[in-house]
Formats: sequence, structure tokens, C-alpha cells
Amino acid sequence: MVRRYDPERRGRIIDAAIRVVGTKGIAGLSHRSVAAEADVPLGSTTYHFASLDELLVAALRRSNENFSRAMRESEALLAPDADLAEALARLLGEWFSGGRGRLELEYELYLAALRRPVLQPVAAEWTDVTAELLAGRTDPATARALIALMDGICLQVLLTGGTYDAAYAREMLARIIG
Amino acid sequence: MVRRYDPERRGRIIDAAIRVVGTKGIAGLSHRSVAAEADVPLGSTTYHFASLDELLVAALRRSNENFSRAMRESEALLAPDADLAEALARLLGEWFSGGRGRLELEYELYLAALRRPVLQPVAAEWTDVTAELLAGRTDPATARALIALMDGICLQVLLTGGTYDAAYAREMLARIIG
DNA sequence: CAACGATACGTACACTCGTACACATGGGAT
DNA sequence: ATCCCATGTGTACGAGTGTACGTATCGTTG
Repeated sequence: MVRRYDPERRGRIIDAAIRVVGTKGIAGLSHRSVAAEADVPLGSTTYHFASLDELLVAALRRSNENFSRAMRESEALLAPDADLAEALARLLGEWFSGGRGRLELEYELYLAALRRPVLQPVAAEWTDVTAELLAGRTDPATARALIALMDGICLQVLLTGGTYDAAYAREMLARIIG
Repeated sequence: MVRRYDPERRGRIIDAAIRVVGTKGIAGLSHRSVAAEADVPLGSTTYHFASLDELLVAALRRSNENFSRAMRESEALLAPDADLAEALARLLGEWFSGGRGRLELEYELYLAALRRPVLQPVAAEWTDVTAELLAGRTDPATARALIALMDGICLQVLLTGGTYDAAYAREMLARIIG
């Protein structure tokens, strides 16, 4: 362990935590497993993050940033003349085809807020940011309902081990849009 | 520990597991915590349930039974002349007013299927049963979308610490029904 | 250049956990 | 009535965990 004075230490620990959650789930997250994944000594993780909750907050925040960046870059959404329901259904398809593991990881972090109040502001921020992305295309209430339906569809697929049906999603999203 | 030959031992362990998840979350579920809650020795829980996953399967199954019984007994749903969107929105309201803790517990067990493949058949069974309850009122695809939207709305409230808006839910459910 | 504080490192402790196992008990089959 | 085996009970062990703390190292500030 000769790597002293690493200015990006904290960030690398967060990345390692995300990888650990991706492979072993939140249940497998510990100071030691993160330290091993980040290749830093145990004391380093406990120094930067006093509790695992702090580490989870940082991980969810970073995960949200990655996610919303990917969403913003999705050109389908930006085309103002495209069918919104069609675009959102295609976006969901991209999430699923982009490796189910990544989607599971992001949802696991997001859903962790259910039992961890410190994560709830971060989760709320996520829905707000996403709703804002849709703001130009619909009213706020419809935007929130679209997000809720997308969440529900994703979860139904992920929780039951089913497959994603883009045409079905498109149809139901269109009904919300009206 | 004189209580020998308890024919309902297994069932009481499942109930204890549900109570433990309710108070301490799945993270707090262990053979020992369940044994203490059920007032049985450690060896008894490991005898009836070789792994915690087995115990979780039993707990989710029982939780589903309780839930679907409550749903079936909801008279609002059974009235064939009532507005379906209105009835479902009111049902959601009942879930929230019935103590947020119970709703959290049921969702935590349900969402645990995300990372535990053994729970996925049970989760799938749950959505199937619920969809069947709605079968008399709409087509299967619409029923599944209604469930997805209800899940999404519930989660948005639970994950962000927000409050449930019945009118909003009613409006969006009605759009799905068309 | 000196000193201080932030960061890094290694280790030890007390605790909880899953698991295994030996022994006890009594219901039900024969 | 007897025997078998499912069920119940208690204990021990090794592995993993959060936490605490003493020491080491450099960047920065004065």
C-alpha cells in the first residue's frame, strides 16, 4: 500500500461502492468489501465515509448523475416532433438492452430509499430532475405519471423475471399523455 | 423453553419474520432475530428454514395472501357500477392511511425479488393474482398497466417521503382505462 | 523552514452471524 | 407396546463486521 496522497481517493471509493452493489447487492456492501474493490486500506473508507449510509447517499447521487446524463443525451427525447410515447418506450428498451445488471443496480440504489430516510431527498431530487426533462413536452402532473408508469413497468419486468414489451409500454404511455 | 411439540411452530416463525422485517427491515432479518421474536430457540428456525431466502419466500407468500384478501374484501372494487379509477384511487388511499409502516413492509418484501431470484415466482404470482382480480373490469393488458401505475405512484410517495394525492391518482388511472 | 492539520495506514476488539452437531423428546406407524 | 424418525434444544466454532485508535506521511500555511 504505497499509494499515498490520492486526491481522487474519495471518488474512487464511490465508484468501487457502485461496482460492489452491482455484483453483490447492497447486502454485500461493507467497509471491507468496498476497500478491497477500491484497493485501499480499510481505514481509508471509514475515514471518508463515517457510515455506510453516507456511502450509499454518495453512490445514489453519482448513479443519478450517470442516469440523467444518459437520458439527456438520448436524442429521441430531444426531437420535438417525435412521438413522446414512442420515444419513452424506446428509451426503456435501451435501458433493458443495455444490460439488465445495470438497471438492477440503479433500481436497487433507488429503492433503498424505502428504508433509509437519508436517501429520500436524493430519490426525490431524481424524480424532480427527470420530471423537469419532460417539462417541455407535457404538464408537470402528466410528467410525474409517466415516470411512475415507467417505474412500474420496469419493476414488473425486473421483479418477475419477465421480458420487456415495447409496444405495450408505448400504448399505455400514450394513454397517459392523452 | 418448555414448549415442545408445537404444531403451529412453522407458522409462528413466519409471522415473527414479518414482524422483524416490519420493524428492522430485511437487513435486520437473521435466524437469531426471528427466533427471539417468535420466542423459539435458534435451532428451531434453522430447522424449519434452512436459509433466510426460504424464510423470505414464506414471508412474501403470506404477505401476499393478506394483501389479496384485503383487496378482495374491498367492497369498492366489487361494485360493478362504480367508477373503476375512483375505486382504485380510494383503495390506494386506504393502503396509505392504514399505516405507512405496513405498506413499507409489503413493498420491501415485494422489492426484495429484485436481487433474489427465488422470490421472483412469488412476485410474479402476486401480479397475476391482482391482474385477475381486475379481469372482470378491463382487458388483461390494461389491468397490468393499472397495477404498474399504482406501484409507481406508491413508490414515488414512499421513496421520496411525499404525500398521496388521491385526485391525481384517480385522473391518471382513468387515462389508462381510457 | 517549521509546525500544524488533513489524509492515509495498520491493527485490535467486541460483537453478530450462519452453520454444524450432539442429544432429547414424543407422535405415529407397525 | 415398541421402535423409528420428525421435531425440538443447546452449544460451540469460524468467519465477517463496525468501530476505535495510534502512528505515519505529506501539503499547506505562516
